Amino acid sequence: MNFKQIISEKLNQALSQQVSSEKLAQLIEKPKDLAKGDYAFPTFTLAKQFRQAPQQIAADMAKKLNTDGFEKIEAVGPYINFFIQRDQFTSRIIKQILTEADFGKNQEGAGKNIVIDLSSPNIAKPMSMGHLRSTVIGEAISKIAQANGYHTIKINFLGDWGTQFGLMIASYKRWGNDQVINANPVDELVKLYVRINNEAQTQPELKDEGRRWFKKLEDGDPEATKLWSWFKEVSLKEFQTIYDRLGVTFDSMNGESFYNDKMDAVVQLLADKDLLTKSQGAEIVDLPKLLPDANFPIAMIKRSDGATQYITRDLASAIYRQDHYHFDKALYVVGAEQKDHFEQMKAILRLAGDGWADDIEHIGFGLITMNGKKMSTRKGNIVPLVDVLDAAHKLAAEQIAKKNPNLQNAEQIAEEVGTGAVIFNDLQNDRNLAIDFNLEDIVQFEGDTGPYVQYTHVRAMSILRKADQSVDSTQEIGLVDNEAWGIVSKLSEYGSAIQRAWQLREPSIIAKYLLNLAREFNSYYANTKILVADKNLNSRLALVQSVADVLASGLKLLGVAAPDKM
RNA sequence: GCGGAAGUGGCUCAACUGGAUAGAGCAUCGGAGUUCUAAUCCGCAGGUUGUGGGUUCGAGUCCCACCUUCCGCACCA
Repeated sequence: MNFKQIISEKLNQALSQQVSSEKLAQLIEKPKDLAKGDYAFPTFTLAKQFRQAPQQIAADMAKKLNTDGFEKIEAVGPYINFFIQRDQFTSRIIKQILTEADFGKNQEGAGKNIVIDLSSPNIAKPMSMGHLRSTVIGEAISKIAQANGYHTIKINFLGDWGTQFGLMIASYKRWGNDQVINANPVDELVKLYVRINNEAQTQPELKDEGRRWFKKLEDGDPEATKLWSWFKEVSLKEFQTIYDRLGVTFDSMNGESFYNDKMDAVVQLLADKDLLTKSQGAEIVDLPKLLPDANFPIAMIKRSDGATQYITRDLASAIYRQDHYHFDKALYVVGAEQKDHFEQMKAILRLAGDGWADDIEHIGFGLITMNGKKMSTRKGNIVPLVDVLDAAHKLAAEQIAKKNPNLQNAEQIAEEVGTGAVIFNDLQNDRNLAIDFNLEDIVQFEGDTGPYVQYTHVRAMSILRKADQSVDSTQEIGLVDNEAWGIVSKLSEYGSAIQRAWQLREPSIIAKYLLNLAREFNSYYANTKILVADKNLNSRLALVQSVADVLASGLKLLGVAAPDKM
C-alpha cells in the first residue's frame, strides 16, 4: 500500500465515494517544494464537478480527512497538502535499504526475455563516440531491465560483412604491409580503407576490384577468407580492450557475417508472401504501394548485382532472434537517424504475418557531430573512443595526484573515475538529444558529473570507515533530523526512478536521480556533523550507509564504478 | 517537397507527462579551510520558455500556422 493509494482512499471517503479512488489517485502529485508537503491534491477538477470554488472544497475536505498516518494534512488555497509522518517513514525506508539487497528493484518482468542489440561497431574501423553511445546506453538499459526483473540477452551485431571488406582486401593487396598492420592494426586498416576510397575517385576500376574480392569472399575463396578473418581477429582484440574498460560484456557476438547463409531463406519467405517486386533490376518490397498511407520509401532486399542489403540482414537477424530467444521485446539501440529503417523492417515483418513485429523497438539516440558535422571514417573526421578514455583517465590521475597523493590503487581508480565521467556524461541527458563533440565537456569532474556522484559515495564511505561503530540496523532508527528529510524523501523514490527509467528506456532518469540524491546529501554533509556521539549517531550512520548503498546501486545500473576512495 | 527530432538565463540541460513562485550545473561575481576528503557547500545576478493564434479554472507541456537547426527519404551500413 503506497501513499497515493492511502491518500486516494481517504479522499474517496471524505467525498462519500462520489469519485472513485482510482481517479483521485491519478490527480495526486508530488509538490516540487518539500515545504508544501510530500503529496498534494489539487481540487480544480472537483470544483468543476461540484460547482464550488476550489479553495472552498480544499478547506472543507481537509477538515473531514482523518490524519492517521500523517503528520498533518492542510488546505492551502486550492490544494490539500499531505505531510508524511517522518520518523516512521524514515525508519521504514532506511531499514529496507539496509536489509534488502535489491532495494528499489522489482519483479515486473520475471520470466520475460529482452533481446538488446547494442554497440555493433564495424570491424577494421576504430570504435568512435557514436559506438560509445550505443554501447553505454544499451548496457544501462540492459541493467535497468534486469532491475525490473527481466532477463536480458545482449547482442553485439558486428558490422563484419559487405563490399567494404572487398575494398579492404583490394587495398591490402596493393599497399598493405603485415608488420605495419600488426603493430597498430585498426589504425593501419583504416588508412588502407581511406586510401582506396580516395584513389577510387580518380580510378573507378578500384571499386570493381573491391567488388570482385567481396564476391570471392562470399564464394569462400581461401585467400579472401583468410584475410577477412585476420582483419576481424585483430579488430575484435582491440574492441575487447575497450569493452573491458567500459565493463561491458555480450551474450552473443553474431555479426552480419553470421547471417550470410540465412539470407536466401528471408528472400524466399518474402517471395512466398508475395511481397517481392522487381524494379530496375533490384528486388524490392514496394512499401509505398503495399502501404500507401504509411509514407515509407521502398525497401531494397537485393541489389541489382544480387547482393543483399542492410535491411535483409536485419530481417534475417530479427527472425533468428525470435526463433532462438523467443523475446518479449527486441530492442535495437541504434542512432535516431535510422528510425525509418526500423519502421520499414517492422512493416515488412508485419506484412509477412509475424505478430511479434510489434515487439521490436528501436531505441534511438541523438547523433554525435563534430563542429556540427556528421562524423565519417571515410572522411577521417572521427574521434576514436580510446583517445577520449585516455584523456579522461589522465585528467583523473592528475586530480588524484593533487588531492589524494597517498591513494592506493591510484591507477585503477583514475580509470574508474575517468571512464565514469565519460559514461555518465553520455547517459545524463535525454538520449535523443544530439550532441556536438566537446572533449572539455566530457572530462568535466565538477558539478553535474559522474565523478561528483562517485565523490559523494566516497564521502559517505569515508565517514563509515571513521565511525567507531558499525551501523546497527536492528536498533530503532528514528527521524534523523529535519535537515535529513530531503535525503530520505529522495531515497524513497529510487524504486519509481527504476520503473520509469525502464518504461521510457531512459537511463538519464537514473543519472538525474543520482545527481539529486548526491546534492541532497552533500548539502546535509556541509551543515551537519555526523560523527558526534549522541543518541542519534546510529540513525545518522544508517542514513549515510543508505545513501552510499543507493548511490552505488544506481551507479552500477549505469555501468559506472563506485570506488570507496578517490 | 514529405517525415522525424529539437528550439527554455551567456553555455549545457531539468520540469514527475496539464498544476502552486519555470529549477539545476557550468561560466561570472561574493562568501565558507586547525573540522567526517573543498572533485564540496552557501549566496548575488541572470527568463515575455523561437513567433503568432487557439483549447481551459490553469500551458514550457495539448491543437493549428509560421520561423530556425539537425537527421532521414532504393543499389553505404
